[in-house]
Amino acid sequence: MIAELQSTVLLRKLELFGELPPADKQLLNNVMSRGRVVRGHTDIVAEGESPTDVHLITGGFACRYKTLKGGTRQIVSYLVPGDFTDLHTFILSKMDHSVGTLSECAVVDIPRSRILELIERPALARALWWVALVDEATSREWLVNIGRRRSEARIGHLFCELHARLKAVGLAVDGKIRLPITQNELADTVGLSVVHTNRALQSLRAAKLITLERSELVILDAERLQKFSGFNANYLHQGLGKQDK
Amino acid sequence: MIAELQSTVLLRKLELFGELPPADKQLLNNVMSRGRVVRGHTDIVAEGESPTDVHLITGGFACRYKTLKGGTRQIVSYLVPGDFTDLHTFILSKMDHSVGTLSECAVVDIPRSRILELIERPALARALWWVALVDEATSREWLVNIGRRRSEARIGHLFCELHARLKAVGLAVDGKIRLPITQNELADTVGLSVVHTNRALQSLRAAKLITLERSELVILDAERLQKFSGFNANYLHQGLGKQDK
DNA sequence: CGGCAACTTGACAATGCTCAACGCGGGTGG
DNA sequence: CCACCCGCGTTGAGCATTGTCAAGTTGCCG
Repeated sequence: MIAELQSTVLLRKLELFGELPPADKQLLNNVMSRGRVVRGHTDIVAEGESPTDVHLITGGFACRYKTLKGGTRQIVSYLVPGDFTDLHTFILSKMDHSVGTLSECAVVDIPRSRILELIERPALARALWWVALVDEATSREWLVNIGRRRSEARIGHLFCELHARLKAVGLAVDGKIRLPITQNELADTVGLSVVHTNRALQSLRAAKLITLERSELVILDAERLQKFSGFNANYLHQGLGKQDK
Repeated sequence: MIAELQSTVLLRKLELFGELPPADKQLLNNVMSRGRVVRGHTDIVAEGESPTDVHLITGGFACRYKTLKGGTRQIVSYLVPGDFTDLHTFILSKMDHSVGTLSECAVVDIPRSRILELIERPALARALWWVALVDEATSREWLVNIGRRRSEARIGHLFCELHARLKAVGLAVDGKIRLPITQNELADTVGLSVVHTNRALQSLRAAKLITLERSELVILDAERLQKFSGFNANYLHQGLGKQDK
């Protein structure tokens, strides 16, 4: 059910930034313990905790979220294979948000000490820094998305982003990705109600921009969807500095 | 017009995280060149550029923003005295957003090389890392704010945050801060139209929660405003690990 | 005094929310 | 094997929030 990509997916992601010396790749491999499987809709780290391990997602979908009184919640980022949940834990002792799974996930727990070993390698340190900065850039783009785009474009934009990110780690084939997410969760992501989310989705389907059934999202016309949603992949800073430099 | 706090304000901010060794403070001072003044509503760095210097705001208000086709824009963060504009420039060559002043600002330009000197000091490196993480946490909180709060609470929340941040660097006295921002800019911050922003402001005034005139914001009842807006300062991770640990 | 930018106001339209009900399908227990 | 239940998706109707347009008003500055 859950892909066993393990360290491959992380390596693949880090090398989006730049190639790593063989010794670093080796180290990366050593650091990866055996993974475990976490059921869907389960917290990996909860707000207020002070996690001791860093968690790496190697399969499935997870998210960062905050719950407000009244029970409403807002998902503030998605974690896909290759993403870390807790890199800030070195500096900020207490989590100011929760991390939970959306689908069933494969998770690797890495003790802080091992991360410190990684950071001692300059190339790895830079790569991990890059990861953190891309996360930040993504969250800025989400702000634009939620603040300034209407419902259909908002959802379309999210789909474009997820496709780009999954493609980067080899998890997308011709516009098709696994998206094991309920409409409720989607609504909490884009800041809309479930009902409205449902209608916006139908509108995207009617426009023949996407297909979404049984957790499989197909982007039927990438170029048109990107234009429609105002999507521009710059903020993901992928691509070896080519389009970036 | 613009306060001449210079390095004081940065030091003050960094020591929110933890005290610095005297040698580090000294180094911090050396790194600060003479500042310059930037007019209001002017870009400091534009999207697409690859800045060579890092810019530190020492007076006034600036912001990060993105413009979408159609001319609408979204402000994604505020920069107040003590904030850096460009720390990511070491890793991400091209800016994926612009940084511009809101009011007249005092800005200190710091060459990359000098920042590298700072980062070699462990205590400073950690403090700067903390700064980056708090920025990220803030942007997550903004996501919650824009995604899940109604207009009045949204604006109220922003006001609470700005007050907390300015107070931390000594720029707030009993609930009063300078807020040299037009309603248009405020609207672009909270993701609302100007007209609606105006009405929400009036509603906050009518509820005797705030006062805002001539760029002076007074929070009349901090506790009530915080409750009303769902504000909880945790995400700012201020306070020497005291309330944080 | 004139001009311009920021702020206000009113009226109306569009977007999005809530409530409530129903269908479908997979999983469970009888 | 069937009946039921429950989560998820879907629909309709009415209401609330927010946006747009257009026209003042205010206050500062030249």
